[in-house]
Amino acid sequence: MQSESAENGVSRRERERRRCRELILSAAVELFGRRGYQKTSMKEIADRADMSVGKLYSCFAGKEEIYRALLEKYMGEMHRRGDAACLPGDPPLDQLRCRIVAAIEHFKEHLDFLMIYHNESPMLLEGTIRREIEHNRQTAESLLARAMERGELRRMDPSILSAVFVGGIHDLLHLFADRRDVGKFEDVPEIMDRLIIEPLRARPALERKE
Amino acid sequence: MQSESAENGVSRRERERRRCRELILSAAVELFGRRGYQKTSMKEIADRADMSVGKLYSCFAGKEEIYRALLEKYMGEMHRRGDAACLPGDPPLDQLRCRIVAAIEHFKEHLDFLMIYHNESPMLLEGTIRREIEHNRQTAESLLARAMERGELRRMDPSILSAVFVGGIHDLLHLFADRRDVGKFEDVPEIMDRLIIEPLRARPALERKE
Amino acid sequence: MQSESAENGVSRRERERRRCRELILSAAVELFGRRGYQKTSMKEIADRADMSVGKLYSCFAGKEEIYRALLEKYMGEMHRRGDAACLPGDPPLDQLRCRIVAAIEHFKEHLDFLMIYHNESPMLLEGTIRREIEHNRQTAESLLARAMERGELRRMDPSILSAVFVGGIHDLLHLFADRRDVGKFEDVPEIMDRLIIEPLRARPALERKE
Amino acid sequence: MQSESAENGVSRRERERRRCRELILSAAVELFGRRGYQKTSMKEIADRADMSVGKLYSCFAGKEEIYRALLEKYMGEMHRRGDAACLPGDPPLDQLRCRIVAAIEHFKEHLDFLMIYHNESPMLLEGTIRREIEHNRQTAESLLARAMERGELRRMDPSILSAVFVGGIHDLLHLFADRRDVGKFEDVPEIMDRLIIEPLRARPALERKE
DNA sequence: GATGAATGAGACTTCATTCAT
DNA sequence: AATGAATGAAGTCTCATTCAT
Repeated sequence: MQSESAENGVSRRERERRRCRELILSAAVELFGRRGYQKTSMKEIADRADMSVGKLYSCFAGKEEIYRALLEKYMGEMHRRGDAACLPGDPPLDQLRCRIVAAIEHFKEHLDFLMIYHNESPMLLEGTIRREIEHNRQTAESLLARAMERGELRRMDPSILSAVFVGGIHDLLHLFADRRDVGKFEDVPEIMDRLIIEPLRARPALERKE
Repeated sequence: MQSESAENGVSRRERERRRCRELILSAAVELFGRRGYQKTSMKEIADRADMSVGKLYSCFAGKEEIYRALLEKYMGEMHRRGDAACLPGDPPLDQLRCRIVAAIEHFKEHLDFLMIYHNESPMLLEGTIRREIEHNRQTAESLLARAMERGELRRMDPSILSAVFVGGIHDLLHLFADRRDVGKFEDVPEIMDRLIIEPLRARPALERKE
Repeated sequence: MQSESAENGVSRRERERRRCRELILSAAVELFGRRGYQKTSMKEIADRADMSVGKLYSCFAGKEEIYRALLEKYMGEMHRRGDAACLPGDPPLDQLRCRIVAAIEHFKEHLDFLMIYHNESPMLLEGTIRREIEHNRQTAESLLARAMERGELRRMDPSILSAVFVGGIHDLLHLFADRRDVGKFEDVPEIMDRLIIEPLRARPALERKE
Repeated sequence: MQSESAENGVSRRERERRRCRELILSAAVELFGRRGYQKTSMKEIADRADMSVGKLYSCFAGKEEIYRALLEKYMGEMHRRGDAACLPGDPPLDQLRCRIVAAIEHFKEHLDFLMIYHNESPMLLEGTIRREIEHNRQTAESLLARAMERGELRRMDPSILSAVFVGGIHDLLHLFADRRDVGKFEDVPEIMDRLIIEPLRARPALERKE
């Protein structure tokens, strides 16, 4: 019956298992980020997570599964932060900015994940991470498209704009990370705004003139 | 005297060796690009290059050496194309555009290298490719900085501008590559011009008015 | 606390590991002795020791390490036997004889090691075994020198005498080993005594007469 | 017809082939002696002999064949020198001494061969060299046996005496070689005489007295 | 259920031998 | 006949995964 352990319908064993998965993923993100997926061994992950190799396999089907779960966790958290940071009713450009702020905070707290996010081999795991990155770009694309529809941004191919936008952010973060200047991460939304968004804003006053 | 084979002072053996190295690098760029460095075995490279494993080792000291030579070759060619495409006396923004055109042509002809360029693990070979990418960004940075000095571009931190610029290009190329729409590669210089450079151009007349 | 397994402060795991190393060394001494170090593969050692190749590497760092450990073990045991067989206070010639008896018993029990001892390539492992053999000769030399100092042996170059002495023993052992007549090993000390030592004994009484 | 080339029934081609074999064996004895048989590659032998790898195979069936021929050559030469140095009619102990002098001269001129002679793995090539060494011992044995028959030496097992005798010589030579004191090689016959032979000489006068 | 020792497939590399030139 | 580039079998070692304890 596992009586008293049922909290939210989750048994004690299940909670223990989840805690264990978290420990493993924390160890893995650090090692994968710093040394790469291939150069990290299961033994290293187990050591860093302070558990046995066998435990790893009782929590995950294998090394790839850890990688997959790691992406899901960190990407999911980034998305959730983004969702929480903006209201669906807000203007799309505000939403975009809020999402960027949220994503950057996330990267700031998980610098190792930034490395995985940007560098891991594209074909690994059939491109899981590439799909995630593409997903991020599409989120930006749809917000930018809505801004155009609402007349807040000049019209252009939103997929192109989003690619430049997202690519710009990534390389900026890497520039700052390389310089060990994580503090600058917070300037990124402002920079992107001035550099890309502002020049594209439709200006009612000017347009009226025309 | 190595008989009649001396062409450019290169013996037949040497030419054969170079041809062989090219075959290997062509096989390797394809496999490294699609499956990653670590997941590609020497046997696979040998099979793809239609030669024995031993031959690989008579042309290169080992797997890492192949990777290093591959980077040197493709990076070197890209740089050379960029150098050839612009004159030192040209205005910096023209030079920048010419270099981008050259780089994009290069990527268009070597799509597998685009994958290596953007995705290979950062820790591999002590970050050789990372230094190359950084080198490209710095080339852009110095051209942008000179444009600012000459009053052709509004002043801002050139390293930030170059990061956004270069990152934007990369993600655009990836977007088009993902869509199997390599034809669009040629639009990239124009897109970057309109989206980033044009809005930043200093307009003396307008600025005086303000 | 490692529970009840702590015997002599050695955990069960450690004991198991040592047992495993012994198994490997037993397999290795046999194969190295019969087929030589170079012609013996790790797979062969693993098969003979009835374990996997991986196990070999969990007990020893590599093939050379097995060889080194093998020498240490068998040489060490031979030295220990020699030390145990004689008292430092005994006359040097008695000590020498006791040491020879001990060494011969050791070789008799480990015929494969006799082969390694006498034949392995001199350049292997920077001549480890050569130094050991030289060490044995020097032990004999110092005992013979002391016997001379005490007037028990006629004076001559002790290093030359020890070389002939030790070389004679080796080839005798090989002769008997070739003839599959290991029983004769036990005659060796007596033979060496009569053939080399006895004629060299200083006889004060007789010499005075002359 | 290979007309004029027939000298002793040997064609020019055949003479060239022999010259080539000599070059190879000279290179091989040096390399095998210094680095060991296994660690010496065919390429190294070819380079040292200043010829192509293919040539090696046109003169010898393979690496083992070179080793075999090398032993045959150097052992054969040693035997021939020994034969030439003594007359069958001479007293056996004189013959023995002459043979030792000859063998030592041979080793002195071919120090690399001394290494091969003493150290190469016993099981290599099914013990070719071991049989040669055994052959040397047997030559000594038969001479010592004849000396006993002629009453020139006290009776004892001649195989045992020859083993000690030959083993003593070997280790003496190694001692001097290790000390880079090749000049001492010439003392060896005298040393062996005084140390082993002289004490064993039957003394008719003294024996009559008893 | 947890452990971590054991497994063994597979990676990189070497080199004796072959064979096209 | 000579060359030396090419071959590929075989060696050492690693590590993801399994399984007896």
